[in-house]
Amino acid sequence: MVDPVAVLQAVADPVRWAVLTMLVEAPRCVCKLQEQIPIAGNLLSYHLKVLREAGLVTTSRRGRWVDYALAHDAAKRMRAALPGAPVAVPA
Amino acid sequence: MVDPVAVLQAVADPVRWAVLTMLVEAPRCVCKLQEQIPIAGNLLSYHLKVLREAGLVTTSRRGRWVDYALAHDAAKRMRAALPGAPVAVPA
DNA sequence: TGACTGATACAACTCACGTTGAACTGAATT
DNA sequence: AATTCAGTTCAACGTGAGTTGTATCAGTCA
Repeated sequence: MVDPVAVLQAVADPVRWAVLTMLVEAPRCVCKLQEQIPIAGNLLSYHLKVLREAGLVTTSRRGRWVDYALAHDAAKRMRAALPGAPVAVPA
Repeated sequence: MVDPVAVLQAVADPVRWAVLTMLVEAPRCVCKLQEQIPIAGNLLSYHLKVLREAGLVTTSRRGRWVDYALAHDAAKRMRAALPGAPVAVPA
């Protein structure tokens, strides 16, 4: 389990917030993300790495392209990271 | 309306996260917060200022003491700041 | 008034984060 | 093999957020 603050720190950046917002709709390859977020490719790659390490996104290679998708529990973990969120209680 | 990322940036700090978590339960004066969060008083004051400017907390003076409380819409605004949250729809 | 307490404001410093540019990997094409 | 495309990694840099110390403000009591 990742520190709640660490999750929030990963989300609390304009670039990463934009990436997550795009991925909420559907998975996309890096090149599609880059069309919407006009920054250098390597910089985008850095932010994607931060999201990966926070466990918020997952990747899969498809030929030349790399697809990014929201982790299955990303939404839940972001909500759970907010102060006052009920402590994680397994069903 | 404040930028969603700005709200998250305010929350994404260990000290401020701890403060908010305490205020979720009940309002407290700065001195009570300080008992639980062992940092210099002026530093705590700085973080409280950040939370104030993000509109997440409100203050009221009571004699020598200043009480901090969660803003009435703080929880809602934090949830709404997460990527993928439904866009604000006024009632 | 003066001393004391709770809290805030200001200025200086430090270090981590975001940015940049170049080098590198892995896959497809010719 | 050589080239091109998609994406990552590395090293270096600069700025800004968090920290520290000092000064100041506001309120209470003697």
